[in-house]
Amino acid sequence: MTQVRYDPEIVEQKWQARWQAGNDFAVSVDLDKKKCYVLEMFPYPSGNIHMGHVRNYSIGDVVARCKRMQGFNVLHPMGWDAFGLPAENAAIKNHTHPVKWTYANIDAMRTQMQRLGYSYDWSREIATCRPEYYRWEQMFFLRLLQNDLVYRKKSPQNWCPSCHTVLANEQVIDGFCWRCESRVEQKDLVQWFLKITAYGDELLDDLSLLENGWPARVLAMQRNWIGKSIGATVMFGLAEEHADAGIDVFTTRPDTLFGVTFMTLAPEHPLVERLITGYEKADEVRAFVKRIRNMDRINRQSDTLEKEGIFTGAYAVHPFTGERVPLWLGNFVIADYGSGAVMGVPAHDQRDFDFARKYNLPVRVVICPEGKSLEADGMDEAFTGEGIMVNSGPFNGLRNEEGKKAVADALAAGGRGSASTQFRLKDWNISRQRYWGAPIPVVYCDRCGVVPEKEENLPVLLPLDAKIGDDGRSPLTELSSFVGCDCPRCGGRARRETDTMDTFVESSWYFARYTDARNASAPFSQDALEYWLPVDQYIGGVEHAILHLLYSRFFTRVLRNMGFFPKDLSEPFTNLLTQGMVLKDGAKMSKSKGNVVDPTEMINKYGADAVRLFCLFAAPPERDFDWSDAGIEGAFRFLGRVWRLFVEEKARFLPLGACGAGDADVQSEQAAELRRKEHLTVKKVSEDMGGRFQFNTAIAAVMELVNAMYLVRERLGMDEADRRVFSSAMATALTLLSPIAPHICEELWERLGHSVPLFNQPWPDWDQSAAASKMLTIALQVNGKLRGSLEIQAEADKAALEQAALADPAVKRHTEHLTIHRVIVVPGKLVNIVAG
RNA sequence: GCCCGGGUGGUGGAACUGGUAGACACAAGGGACUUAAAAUCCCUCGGCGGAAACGCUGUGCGGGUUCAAGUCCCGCCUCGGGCACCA
Repeated sequence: MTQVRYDPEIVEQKWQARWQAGNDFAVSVDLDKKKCYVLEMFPYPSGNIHMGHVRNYSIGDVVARCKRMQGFNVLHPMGWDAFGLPAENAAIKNHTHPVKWTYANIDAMRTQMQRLGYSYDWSREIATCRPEYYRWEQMFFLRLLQNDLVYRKKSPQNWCPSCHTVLANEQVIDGFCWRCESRVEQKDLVQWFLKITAYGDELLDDLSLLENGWPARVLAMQRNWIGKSIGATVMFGLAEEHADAGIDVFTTRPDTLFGVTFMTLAPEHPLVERLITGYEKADEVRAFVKRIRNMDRINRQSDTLEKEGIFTGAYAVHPFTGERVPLWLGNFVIADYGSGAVMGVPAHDQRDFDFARKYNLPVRVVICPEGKSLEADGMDEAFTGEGIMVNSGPFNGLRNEEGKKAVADALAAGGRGSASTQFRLKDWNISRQRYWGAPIPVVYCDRCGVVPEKEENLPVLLPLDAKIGDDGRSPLTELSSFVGCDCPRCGGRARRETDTMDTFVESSWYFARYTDARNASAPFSQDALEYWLPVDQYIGGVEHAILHLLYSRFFTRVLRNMGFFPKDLSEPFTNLLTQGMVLKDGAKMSKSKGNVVDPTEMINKYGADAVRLFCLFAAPPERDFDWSDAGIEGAFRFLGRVWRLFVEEKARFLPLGACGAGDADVQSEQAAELRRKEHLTVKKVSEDMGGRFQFNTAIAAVMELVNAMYLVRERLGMDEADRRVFSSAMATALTLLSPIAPHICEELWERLGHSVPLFNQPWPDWDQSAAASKMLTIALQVNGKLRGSLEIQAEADKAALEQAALADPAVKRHTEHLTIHRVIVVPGKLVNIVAG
């Protein structure tokens, strides 16, 4: 205990051991206390924490510690998103088993995390690869099936040839796999889908509930991704020999329906073969279809791709005019958006205009700008603005915006369509052709077909005796002890589904499991959910802005509607903070670039407190920041400064010294100034940490307080009143800094004679009058330019300020030859003299 | 093309609802202590001019509103991110 120099290793080990032994951050439901659920996105157990983790969890820990001191019952858990591909890849590479690799990594990472002193309730730790966890997920799957929210469908899917599995749309980035960056191919497969589109409207509309709690850009990204378009579906009949069939078309411009001069179908459209049968150029059309279908997604969707089309020889019938409309195929029409067919209105859509010019199709104007006429022949681009409807039969003369509704209504009345909405969002493919995941609990029976497993038979265990081959293919398909099973319906022999679930299913509900993590008879108890949910503050990287956050919002609604979640719960995460990346030399840290900064190395050198401090001080949390070795040195130096001040000034400290204990009537000006600084600092840090999450400025404020203490300590007396002020400032500095650098603060707190730990101390209050200064510095301006300043009593009124300002020599000098027109006095701030 | 963010010293970044631009740090330079180094402490630090007092100028660019603009309005430039032949 006579340690004089600041040695973080000794201090940090001591306090970490105490927190662990005392289980100090374990919480339980306490209806008398207000709760606060602080959550950081759980990590994939790769085996090593990186600076991004450190930043993420340090932010969360400051919030959790702060809320705890503010009297909240704080749930702050940690766990492992433990299923997924890297475990399989590592297993292949190192000739081990994913289960061994994963659990070893979890142990290693937990140890690393504990060295950072995070205040987690480790008794709630979860790992999604444990049967105790995924059995509930399998149960949810069965319930979703009962509720018609899961279905099986064969369709072209995104296939990653290197991961040997399909990917959800959200996992394809610019045509490449989100994990391994291989080029994604299309492959026809039968897969399981969750009907997220059934919640499209709700997921979109409820974003308004998050407007105050989520970053605008995340909301915008979700809005974009859901991609709602409002318009109408028009049912076109077909002409002549195809009259028994019809083609639906979605359009956002029903007001231009009379301007349709052709129609374009996707080459994949199911009617194509029927339409061209008997057409003399059918073979040319088939060749076109084949050529387009063979193009990969990237070329097909590139914006430089030339628009191409071919006539099918068939015609549709216009629902109002009865005119024949030629049916074309187009390489730009997307098969799985809308109905895979587009009506061509060249006069009012630029792409259709280009297409019509290229293939010599007629252009018909049906909207005119108000007060003008428009001739198809003279146009060199489409007119897409607002105007008055013409050449549109009964709708002539309507404003086109009114026409949208009028046409949709008329379509509906005639049974030829209706107003409708389209989403860009597609249903979520959750099947993965991989081993290391939660088995999908269904079986295939020759007699009964697709049969869900019985709930009492859950979990369907992922067999741990599977041998992982070198080719990366799932060993489950070859494992007869897994595949072979009894049909839950007829009892006969059946085959088990060998696909596993997308790991994003696990992370869609993990936040709820933490509320009751050891429950063996249910996924969670209602009491725990009612008390803890929703998550009050969620913190994680912006890379999950769409994937994980959208899926979790979807799951929350589904689980609520199925009766698992509280009835009034819609949004799982009330507030979201998306932290920026930690860069090195301006680039993302990566092994291949060799610019990785290892947190463990930094902790060894400077201690966890300095690492945490620097991560929070370097930039506001949502911004990217560049790791700087000089910066961490600076953080470490500051902690050393704090240490020295407290060790050296211990004698000045009064045993009863507490935050805000300084007397209001202290005699010395230095003491009064320090007391003011103390209260101002509490105000600033409380606002910055509690509301705005500007930890960088909160830290700056504490630094200022510490600097002020260094400045006055020589000049301060040892009389009781002065000592009380200094003691109070010491207590306040430690308290305010403790969420950020908890170890050193606890240690100094104890050395000052406290027996109660600091982490449970109440957050200090500030006193408005104590923070106020007796003298103020008032800026003096002439015509808005700063010309001097004025020291004056705080209570001086406007007249006094004006008088003092006009008497100021600098002001006099600048107004010498001018006439004073006006004097603007902003009490407490400035006086501006308008002269000319 | 549409939708979100940004642009402030050598660097990271401050500046709450318009009110003294550059807090707090880092780096740099100078000094003190030391046999020396480390550590620590003190001073300087947007640009131009000046010995100084002080003056001019300055928050991507151009306008505007205002007594007063980094902050508000209009028009641009530029960087980052999301969506995109979406019908």
